[in-house]
Amino acid sequence: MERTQATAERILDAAERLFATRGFSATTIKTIATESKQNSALIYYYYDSKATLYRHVLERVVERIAVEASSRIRSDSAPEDVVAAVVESQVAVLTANPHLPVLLARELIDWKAAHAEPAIRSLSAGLFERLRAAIERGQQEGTFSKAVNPRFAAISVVAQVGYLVLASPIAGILLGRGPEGPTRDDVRAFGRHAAAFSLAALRDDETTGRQSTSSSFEKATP
Amino acid sequence: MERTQATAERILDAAERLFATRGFSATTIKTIATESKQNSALIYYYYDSKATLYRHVLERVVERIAVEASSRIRSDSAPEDVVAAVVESQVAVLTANPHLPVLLARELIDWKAAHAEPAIRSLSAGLFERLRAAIERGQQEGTFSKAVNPRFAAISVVAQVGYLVLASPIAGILLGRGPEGPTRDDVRAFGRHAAAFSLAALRDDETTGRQSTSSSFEKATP
DNA sequence: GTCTATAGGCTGATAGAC
DNA sequence: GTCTATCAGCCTATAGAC
Repeated sequence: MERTQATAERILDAAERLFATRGFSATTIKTIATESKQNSALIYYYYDSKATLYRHVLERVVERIAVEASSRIRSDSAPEDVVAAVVESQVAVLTANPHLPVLLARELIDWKAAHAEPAIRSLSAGLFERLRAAIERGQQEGTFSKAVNPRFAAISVVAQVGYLVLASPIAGILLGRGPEGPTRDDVRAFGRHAAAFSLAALRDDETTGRQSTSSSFEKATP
Repeated sequence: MERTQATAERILDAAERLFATRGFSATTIKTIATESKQNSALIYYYYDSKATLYRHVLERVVERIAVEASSRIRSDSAPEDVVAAVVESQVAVLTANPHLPVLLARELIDWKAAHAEPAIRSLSAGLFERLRAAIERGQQEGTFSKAVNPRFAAISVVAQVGYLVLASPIAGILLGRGPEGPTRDDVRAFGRHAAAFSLAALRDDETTGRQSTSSSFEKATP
């Protein structure tokens, strides 16, 4: 039982690595067998089909995220701290497992998150709604500007680190690292920036009206 | 000649659509033939191989972006207007062709932008550098806060709309639209938000020091 | 639980008639 | 330029020995 558990997981590990780097269609059962040092027919003993195996890989990944992420945010903290904690947890989760963002990105693109949708919905209900609620609370308390749409603002907050890892070849080039993408330290440094950037955008300046500042842009799009 | 040009482009159109929706490996030559209403052997008359066809698809897409995007930004405008114009052009280009972002995302993930890298570098040198330069100019002129890293800030600016379309199933769920992603109007509305959000973050507040505001976050990560 | 062997189908690509 | 016919190879999945 110990042995077979280990075999099943060795298959899962190899499959995760390969699905992430090559994608579902380009990954073959034989390659997974070779990489995991198991017989290719054995994969069908543990998993019904290639699609089933993929689903198991994805479930394990999503579970990993959910556990990691939701434990980090305390909703009763000050709104500013919630925003910072969300960004910080993004950085922590995404740097902890390098091919996690790629796997998720592929799932989004290949299947429109069909396999992960319930998980994403629950993550959304948990993490994202807490972030949105914190922003709304900040607006009521007067620390955050009321000019921003809380839902949009929450997306802007998570988008920054999200984009850096999703579009990592682009981000790498923009940062002068080349198409291999940003280093882990880059991601961490950018995470600190993103938290500060978001808070600066959210903060209420009593001096100037928020709307009038982007006047020329709004003129351009009537 | 007119006729053959049209045939070649009909193939290219179908290939673009299919590579975007299914990915490179999952798209077969026969499917492209069926969708473009051409004989499958004819594809090899116009293109050496499946890989060559893909390269042509990508080249056409990237060229479309480059032309569209670079014409919109005037570097001599006020820094605030450059930031707004960059976001606006992102929205315009990405909404004009719906499967363009998916195709680019796949290229990023599948090949680490290997086919498009020169094009991305030139876009980077053009668009992104102009954005970064504008932010630096704003800092010198005193309208933008000097506390932010201009390169990071430029990424934060383009990341918002970029994430919305790259992770559109997630964004759709977060906006309550479901995994089909945000509507075109959502993207436009979010674009206006993203410009305002970015400018609010960049703007210099003489009243408060930018660094001290995210104090609790910096305490958490020494 | 692990292996060998192989079925059955689909794929990218080519040869050659018209 | 467009078509039919076809090949050689690889793919997922299964049957069945051990």
